[in-house]
Amino acid sequence: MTEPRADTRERILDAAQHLFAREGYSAVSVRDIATAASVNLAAVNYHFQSKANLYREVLVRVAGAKRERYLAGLRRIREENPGDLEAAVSGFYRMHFEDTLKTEEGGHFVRLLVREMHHGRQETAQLVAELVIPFWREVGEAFLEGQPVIDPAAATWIVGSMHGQLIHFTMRWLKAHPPRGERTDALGETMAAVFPPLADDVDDYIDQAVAHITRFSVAGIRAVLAGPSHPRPEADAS
Amino acid sequence: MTEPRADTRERILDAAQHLFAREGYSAVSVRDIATAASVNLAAVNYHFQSKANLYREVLVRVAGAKRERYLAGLRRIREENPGDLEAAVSGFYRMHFEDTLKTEEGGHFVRLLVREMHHGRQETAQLVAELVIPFWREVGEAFLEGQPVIDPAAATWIVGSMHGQLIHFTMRWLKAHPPRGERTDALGETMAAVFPPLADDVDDYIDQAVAHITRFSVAGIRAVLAGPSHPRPEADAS
DNA sequence: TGTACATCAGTGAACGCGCGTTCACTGATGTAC
DNA sequence: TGTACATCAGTGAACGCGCGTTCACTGATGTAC
Repeated sequence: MTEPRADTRERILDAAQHLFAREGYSAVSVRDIATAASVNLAAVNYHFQSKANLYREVLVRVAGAKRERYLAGLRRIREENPGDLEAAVSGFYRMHFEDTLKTEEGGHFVRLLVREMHHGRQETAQLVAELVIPFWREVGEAFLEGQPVIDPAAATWIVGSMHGQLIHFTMRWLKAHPPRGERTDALGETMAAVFPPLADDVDDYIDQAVAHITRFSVAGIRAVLAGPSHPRPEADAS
Repeated sequence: MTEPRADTRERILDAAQHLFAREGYSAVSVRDIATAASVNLAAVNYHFQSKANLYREVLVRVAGAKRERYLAGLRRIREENPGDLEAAVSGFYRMHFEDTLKTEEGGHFVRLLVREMHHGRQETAQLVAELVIPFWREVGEAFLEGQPVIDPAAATWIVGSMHGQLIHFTMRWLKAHPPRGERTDALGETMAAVFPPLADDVDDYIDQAVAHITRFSVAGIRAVLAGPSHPRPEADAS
């Protein structure tokens, strides 16, 4: 009424990003988005043509900025501590947690991405793959720089162990501390009930998580690199 | 037409389990379920009163059998190899992978559970929490039996690292090898594109995954247990 | 053994509602001459 | 400077469709007397 024009398109993107990350594509209606953005229903399709296209634009917007920033951060970590495995692991995790747990947009980003990775529809798969693959390739290279690589497949397995822990400890905090305006009682949610976050202050949590993951993973990486090249386990008598 | 009676209720549960695991609660309609089960639309609400209640019954059915079997398996592993960390880790992961990756029902189970953990609605949170909490408590106890525990919080962090890896390597296989009748081209999906499964045969994949996770995690667990009690990292000069 | 009634597992059609999308329209701003 | 037209951002109301759910009904089986 009073506002004449301007940021309608951005407000729709913000609201859509928030709702899609929280509830998933199917559970959110265009009317929900329009209401949350304080925008006329028809304005959503005026700016974005369709709900599916709005979702695509949310993914692109939320991912684009992160992608460059993360890759630059990774390169900086590698340059400052070449060949230092501890520094690479702790620097990488700290960068991710600071970016993801301390801003609302970061939380939306990672929740959208986890949704897409685990339950994504084929239409957006390529989009996400293009975003994520170079990132994890760079992570693998950072971790193995200067290490005695025995089995080339070992890098892929190691990146898997790192990714699994990253998602777990990220979701663990986010499920217990959802972004503003979460409509349900946060304490009742499953992830938070099963795996409480272990710290109340976000900086404490990040410090402890980085310390734990670094100690656990550096030992794990060294053990995998030192071991035999992934033989069959349980070869009868060993 | 020809079939007179009998397994209608079971067929609805089977179809619902399959579809909910694959697409999520909101994306599946009661009509989808009735069609997949070759059952009259109204029969779904006749047997289950509502879609929400059907979903609840799917969770209970799929979870009930697993729960007892997993806990019994864990106890067996502990009894056969008391205090043997390698045996506990590899036995636990092998049991999970055999159960999850080699049967269709197992795949549905874990996909439903991951959905609920990461994006679940509050209504089902307590249900899932009651199922999962005793399981992970038992896992933690199995891993730390006979180990020199320094920090009681370390057990929780270690279980987090184990859980993160478990989910990653489970989803990694399932996204590339979805259960029967998946309607999309499996190779196009995001998780499979970003993290290919590293083996084509399920037994090879399980062997390699168990070998990797065991080597990585046993070293990680020992490092965490041996280290100081989770201090702040980066204490300036170290 | 025969009839009457009750219960059960579905069935076919319809209910109203909320969905994504469309359409004719408005009022403000920009451009041409 | 003034008028005519074009473009743009948004609006309000409606579209048809698919949704979860309901309802009156059917035909088979079980139980009472």
